[in-house]
Amino acid sequence: MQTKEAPRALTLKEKQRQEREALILKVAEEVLAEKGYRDTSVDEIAARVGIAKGTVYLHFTSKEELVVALFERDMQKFLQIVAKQVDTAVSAREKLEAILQVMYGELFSKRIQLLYSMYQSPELRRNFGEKGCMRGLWEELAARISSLLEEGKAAGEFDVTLPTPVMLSAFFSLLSPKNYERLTIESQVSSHELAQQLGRIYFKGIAAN
Amino acid sequence: MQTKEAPRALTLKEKQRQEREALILKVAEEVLAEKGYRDTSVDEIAARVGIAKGTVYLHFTSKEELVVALFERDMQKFLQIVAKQVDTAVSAREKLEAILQVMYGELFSKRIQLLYSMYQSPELRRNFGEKGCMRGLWEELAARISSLLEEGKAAGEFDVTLPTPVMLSAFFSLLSPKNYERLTIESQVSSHELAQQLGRIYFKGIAAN
Amino acid sequence: MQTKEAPRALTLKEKQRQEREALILKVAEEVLAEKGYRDTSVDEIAARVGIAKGTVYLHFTSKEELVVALFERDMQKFLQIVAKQVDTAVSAREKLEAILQVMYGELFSKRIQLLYSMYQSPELRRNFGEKGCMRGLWEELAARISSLLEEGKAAGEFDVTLPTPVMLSAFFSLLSPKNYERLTIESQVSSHELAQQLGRIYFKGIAAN
Amino acid sequence: MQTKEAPRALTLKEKQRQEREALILKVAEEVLAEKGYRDTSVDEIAARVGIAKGTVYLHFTSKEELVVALFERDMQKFLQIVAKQVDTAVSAREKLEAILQVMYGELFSKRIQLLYSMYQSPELRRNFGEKGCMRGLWEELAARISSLLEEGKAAGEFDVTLPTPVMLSAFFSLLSPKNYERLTIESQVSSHELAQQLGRIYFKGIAAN
DNA sequence: AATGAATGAGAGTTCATTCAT
DNA sequence: AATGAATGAACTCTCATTCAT
Repeated sequence: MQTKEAPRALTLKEKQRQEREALILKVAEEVLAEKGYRDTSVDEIAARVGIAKGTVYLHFTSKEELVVALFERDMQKFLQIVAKQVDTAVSAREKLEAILQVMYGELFSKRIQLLYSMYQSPELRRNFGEKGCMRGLWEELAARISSLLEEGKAAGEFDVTLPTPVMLSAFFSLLSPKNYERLTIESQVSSHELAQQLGRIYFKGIAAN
Repeated sequence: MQTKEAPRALTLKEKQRQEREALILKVAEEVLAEKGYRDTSVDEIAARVGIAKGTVYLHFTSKEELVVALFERDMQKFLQIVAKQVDTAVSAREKLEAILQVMYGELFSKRIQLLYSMYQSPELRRNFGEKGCMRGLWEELAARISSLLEEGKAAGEFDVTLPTPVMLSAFFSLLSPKNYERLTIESQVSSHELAQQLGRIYFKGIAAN
Repeated sequence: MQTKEAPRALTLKEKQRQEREALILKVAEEVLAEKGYRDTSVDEIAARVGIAKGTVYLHFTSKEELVVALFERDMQKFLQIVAKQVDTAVSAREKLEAILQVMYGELFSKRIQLLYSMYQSPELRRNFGEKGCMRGLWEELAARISSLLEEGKAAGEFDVTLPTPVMLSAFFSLLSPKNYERLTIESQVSSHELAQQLGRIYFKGIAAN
Repeated sequence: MQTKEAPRALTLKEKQRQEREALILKVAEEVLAEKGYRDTSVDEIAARVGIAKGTVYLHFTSKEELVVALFERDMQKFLQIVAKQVDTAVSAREKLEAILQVMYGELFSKRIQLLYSMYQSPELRRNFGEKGCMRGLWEELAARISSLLEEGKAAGEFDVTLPTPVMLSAFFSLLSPKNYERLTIESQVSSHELAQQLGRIYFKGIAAN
């Protein structure tokens, strides 16, 4: 019995720890989306979570590490979703369209925006850009999308005369929800509809023939 | 005599003043492109221009205002180019393609990138966002591109079932050179070629039929 | 029965408690010697002992008190050794030489260094300086050495024209192992030899005639 | 005329700058002597000087650099004094006695104390101990005193059977005013007298024969 | 009794902005 | 007009101490 309790206690504390860590990440995500890396202070994150500044440092050794952890968490989740789609038995185009729908989905829209801006941010790139795992994860994503694009080319779906890297960049750009933020807010287009229309442009644009 | 000289002297001084202001803006543009808004210090701008920090404040009342002025200057230039194209006697698509070539041209590529990121920057948006002239200029640009798109629709070039705002956003996103920075650096695709290929995707994507 | 057991249990617990306290002091001594007062964190002491930070506070109400306790413990031990020498039936000089050998002995060298630097430390002096028992113990030590010096003067061994306080300070300074740390490390002089040579200088320096 | 004024203006500003820098160093010296490295805050130094915290950083890039600059300044001054004595046409012992008098002089007493404690401080040693110029200056001093000691040995003044490094360390220890601070305060021995008496002990201790 | 997560005051440092020269 | 020394608020990060478990 006791042997069971010990692990349980550990699990409980560990659980609480992870919950708090997740909460910090969630709040950090919000503040970062609002203010950007440099204008986000650890103090504000802590205040919004309702904890002391020092507590944040029990979970992340620095502000930088916190942001990288966030990037990793979000990117991992996104990679999983992409991986799931890749294994589906549908056409490349349909896979990409499904990914696109996720990117514009309620939950992911902001997250992808943030991922994108974090990866683009000169401040972050300068600090750990090259070596860190951020780069690794990003390249993994690029590789997966690229292979879908080439799968589509091989299947005669996509225009083989367009270089895959260009198609890839266009995919990210065209579909990066950040750019459409104002559109969904002002024109009150639903993000679902928006995703469909942008997909139409993109897939028609890269279609074979 | 003096009455004549005074204006001349003023004009001379005024000229020098404007030249210096232009120089500050030019340098600021470089540093901003390299480091982003928050990591660009007034000190560094002044040092690169070769003047004292205080002198910058004789031209711009704050760092923010300096950046806004830069935004305005660049946007004005870009608007002029767009306006020139609008008055050309070619099809809407050809006008947009010409604008696209400018955007990706040697001189403008970085500038547009910066315009775009300045306009997106949460720091700047929060402070100036709603009221400022940044918004006004951006909307003017949007209006001009929109009318070209609608001209194209009217002429049967573009797909009338796509909402113009979506087409507009796609135009900016797809064509925002920032997203392709790495592509041109790593893959050594020339930006001219890149502009052509992205244009192919976009215009095929929005074409009628 | 229980009345007997209770004291035993208490004694046992008390024993464990004291052992732990001794261990904390021992580890604190090491870390303090390495890093100095301010750069020694309670965290590190606890970690090296293998207990939780909070546990340290069950034994000592503050970091300061811990260091004072350490000072007292070490000083008590040193006083005992001095007392033992004082009761010996040899000349004052021989007593002082014996004390000196202890000070430079393997075990005491670092301890005396630490005692010395703790007593000198502005941080600790400011907080405890005047009232605390640190002062009392130090004065007791000074008194014992002083009486040995005067014993030597009375016996015609030492120069009576030198004020005893000056001789005392010289004894501590000259013989404070801290100052020779580098010497023993770099020149690889054994601390035993060093003690002999410094003793030679000192006793010749204060000798009568 | 104008060519003369420009340098003058420069000299004036430079002069003020150096005066302020000297003032900061002077105040820092006081606070450091009172509180030690870690308990001295840049804030307090600034407050005592009557300037803002940031101003300190216009003169010294970090707290560390400030303290090193102080060490260097004091050590340079002391080295100059030592050098002056070395060139005197008197015996080695008289040269060393003169140096000793300086060390215990009104102005230098505290300074030497601080030099000594800065050089001993684990915090400072850990941060820049090995490579920095602190080490270099200290070794220069050691070399100069050492050669005086050997000069004395060669002249038959000092005991040739004592290793010079031991004599050197004894010189610093015995004569390090820090150890006698309390003595001069409590017993109201003048530091001049104290220096003489300690000198007596030391030179008799190391005398030939 | 023991833990270690939480706290928050306080440290060093930066930098946009001001102002006497 | 031009300077750049001075400012001080705001930042990231540390650590002695507390307290619920």
